[in-house]
Amino acid sequence: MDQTPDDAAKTAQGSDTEGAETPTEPPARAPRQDSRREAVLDAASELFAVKGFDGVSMRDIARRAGMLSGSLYYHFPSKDDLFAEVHLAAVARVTARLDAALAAAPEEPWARLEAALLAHLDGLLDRADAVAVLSPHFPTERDDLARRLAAQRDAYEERIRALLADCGPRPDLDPGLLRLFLLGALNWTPVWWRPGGAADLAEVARALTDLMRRGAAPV
Amino acid sequence: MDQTPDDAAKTAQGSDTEGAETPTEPPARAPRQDSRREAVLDAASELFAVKGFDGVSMRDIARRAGMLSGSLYYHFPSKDDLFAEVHLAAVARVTARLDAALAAAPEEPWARLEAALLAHLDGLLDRADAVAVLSPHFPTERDDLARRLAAQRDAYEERIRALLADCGPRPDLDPGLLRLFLLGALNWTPVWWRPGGAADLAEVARALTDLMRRGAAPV
DNA sequence: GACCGCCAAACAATCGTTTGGTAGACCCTC
DNA sequence: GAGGGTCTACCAAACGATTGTTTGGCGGTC
Repeated sequence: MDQTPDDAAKTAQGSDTEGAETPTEPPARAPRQDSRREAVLDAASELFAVKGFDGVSMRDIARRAGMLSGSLYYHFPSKDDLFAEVHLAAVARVTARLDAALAAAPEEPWARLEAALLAHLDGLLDRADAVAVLSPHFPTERDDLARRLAAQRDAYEERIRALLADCGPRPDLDPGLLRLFLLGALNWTPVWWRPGGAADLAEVARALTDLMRRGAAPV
Repeated sequence: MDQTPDDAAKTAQGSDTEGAETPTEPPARAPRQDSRREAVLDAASELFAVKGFDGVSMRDIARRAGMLSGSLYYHFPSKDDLFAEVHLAAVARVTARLDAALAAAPEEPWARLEAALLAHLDGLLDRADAVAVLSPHFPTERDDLARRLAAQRDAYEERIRALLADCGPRPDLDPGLLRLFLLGALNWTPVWWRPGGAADLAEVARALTDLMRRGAAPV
């Protein structure tokens, strides 16, 4: 599982001048839909989530979507724009999950917070939607793109802030710091959490809510 | 301080075939010391911390250190190795700060934890040593390098775990999760904290310790 | 015939890295 | 103290691969 079989194929074929790109599937000439565009978005989403922005080339995405790199520019004006759209879709997906979770949650504010955290973790780790969180770790200097992505996340983080405020935290704790600590603990999970590991997501959400609520010191 | 005058020089000169690299300083032929090697490490550290691994080229580092890209390979066998050494130095620096802080700290375990967190934040945000924390956000698939860096951080994270255990947390809270939440909140700070912002580091350390100890719910 | 969606091929730039050479500091010998 | 030799630390220049992107054309559907 550790070796990447792509490397063998990568060096094994190209003998001519340039790329001689060949998409994995010559996908039977789809009729007249824009379904191919979404296929590109899906491919890009999975790749970006795993290997990061710089770790994925336009050719990687194209191959996964069954086309050539140049063809991507029919659908998206640049790699930055493609990433931004992938990111936006991921944020939307997590937001939708949050809405659904809150609709089914009880009224007690801490229980609502726990439900929200679980939805967040689900959307973050269940699929490969980690794009939503990998992005803030962009090079600090890549201001243009980074700012667009931050704007996309603003509304979502505001939701989290409101849920926290509903819990009525102690007035001597800065609510801004509170939210940042929570988001930090939350967004750090992709670094260590693995499916099938020691703790499942519900347990993580429960423990984090409990910590936020009562702290770790014994009563 | 925000604009990079390098960019102007970068595009303004190169007209010939390849690089035509010119280091910013022709640093007067240092006598017979290995001081240049540390200059490379310093340059690399500052650049990596700000722009990330993929955002920095060997030519960038070389220019900052006053030499040409090929010369770096006299000191370091590869870019990966250079980064690993920068990372190791950053971890060592933060560890040293932690030792100093603990030596001057009182005996009460929560106070010790707070001192440790402050030292961590200091080492993380004060200088450009964020390499220590930016690194885990490497592409998940870059196994080789990522594993080396994780090993470098292991001893440090064990220290944090021990400090937390000394606080005698409630037995119904998984101490592993506790540590991960704490590290998450801590390591997320480079994303939002800015010098001169709303909260200074001591305040952040105090608030985080207080949250970990007593939680956010009112008594 | 028009337009959509894609291919094929190239473009210029940049990347990490290698190779061969060389100026100067050092050491040894005469 | 002059001369030779060696080693250190670097320069200069390239190599091959890969990058994001552009351009022109073409088969198929309407």
